[in-house]
Amino acid sequence: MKPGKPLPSEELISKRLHVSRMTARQALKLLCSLGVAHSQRGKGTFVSEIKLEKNIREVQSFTEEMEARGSRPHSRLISSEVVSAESETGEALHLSPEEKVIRIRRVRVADAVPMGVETTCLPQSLCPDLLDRFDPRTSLYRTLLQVYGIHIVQADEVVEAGLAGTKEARLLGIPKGSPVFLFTRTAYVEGGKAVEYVKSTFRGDRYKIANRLGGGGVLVVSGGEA
Amino acid sequence: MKPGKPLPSEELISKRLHVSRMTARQALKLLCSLGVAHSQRGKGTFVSEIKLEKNIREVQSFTEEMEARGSRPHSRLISSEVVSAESETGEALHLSPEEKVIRIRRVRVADAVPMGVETTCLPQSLCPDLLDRFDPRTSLYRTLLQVYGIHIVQADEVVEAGLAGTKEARLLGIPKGSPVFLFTRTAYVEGGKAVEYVKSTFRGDRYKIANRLGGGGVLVVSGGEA
DNA sequence: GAGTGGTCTAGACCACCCC
DNA sequence: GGGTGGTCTAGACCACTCC
Repeated sequence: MKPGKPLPSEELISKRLHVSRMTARQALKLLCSLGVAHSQRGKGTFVSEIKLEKNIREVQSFTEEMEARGSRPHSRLISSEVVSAESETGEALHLSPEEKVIRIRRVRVADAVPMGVETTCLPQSLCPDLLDRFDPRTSLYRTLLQVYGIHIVQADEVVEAGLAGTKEARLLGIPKGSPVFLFTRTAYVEGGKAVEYVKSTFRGDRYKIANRLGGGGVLVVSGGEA
Repeated sequence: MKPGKPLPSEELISKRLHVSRMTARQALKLLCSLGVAHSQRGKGTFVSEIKLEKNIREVQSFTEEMEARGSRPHSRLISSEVVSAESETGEALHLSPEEKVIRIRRVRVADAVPMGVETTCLPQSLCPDLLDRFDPRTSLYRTLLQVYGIHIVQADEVVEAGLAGTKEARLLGIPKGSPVFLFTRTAYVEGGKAVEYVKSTFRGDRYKIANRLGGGGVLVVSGGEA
């Protein structure tokens, strides 16, 4: 099937495969959602010229992201502790003033190259014994899922451009004043409860952001998470 | 309707509103796709705690983006000309070597503050008389749509962190060596044909990127673009 | 077992595109 | 007018959750 060529019509698929038209239709819409086809009312459904290698818009942990890029991720622990939430963190996670958070600072490494410095905060009430059960060199998101059943499905992220300070420069092995990305991320579970607040600094010389905007069927309706 | 509360079931909606269950279902899925609700098999559909103010993942022109943020955008023309495509541009737009491109360089301004420098390239064959019909102080995307019927629905974007060079610093009124974002964007029409290749430099001190990752119903099926 | 969402059926009418 | 996708109907069975 070549780009630009029409796919079989909904009518034809339903006859040929002995399924109802709604079912054939759903299959075609799935293709549209994956970005490999697009529909035009009154004309047909056609193979698109570009395709998604990967849904870049999914929430990914550093570990998943690096594995997807073909790198071997790991982390070096700087510190892990239970502390009172700073106001910024408490606000992001909707905590009352007396609630504690687990704070983990790590250097994120891909293929033995330090890529960024990251500070993660989670409400202690959510995962009280996390520090005993989590190997900070591995994936936090995997541990949250496997040990606590916490499934992060959404995140809001703000990215700023900045310069490496003395401390970051030393940890990352780059000159002070090098360009860096500053990330601030709040992550949510299904239903919208905020469970993680992260601030991180990533090297501008070894790290890029790839975004796909629009495309596919943008508005949704089926096949989503339960 | 408060966050966490269940919405009426598909069954109930279909009875109460005298519509079929498929229709009620579609309405609920639309809410899920907008991020204001989420469904759980066997349990129900619930109001989510966070909502999308705006679908950040849509393709937006600078003009649309700034208007969405409540700023007044405009642009100052640096140059506009028809030139042979450089190899990088030709590759991104899939042009044969002899094809020409229209190249427009502009300073992008929001509320009288220069925000970035942008170089846009489009195939001349697509919009031959663009330079006569386009006021470079206004929105290029709007002109493409209104004059040529070109509707940009998707874009791939790579973001890097860098430092302002001498030329950018002067145009943007910032010190040389200030942190900046470097954007490289390829934009597509429905069906995947590349129609625009843009490189731009935006101020790190006045510009931030906001991303929403995951969320809503991620996989699609209805309500998409025709 | 009762209630929920996920999927499917076999029809129907409409709006749109192209001839 | 004939073909296409967009929407809708009035049922059905299944998988899952909760009691």
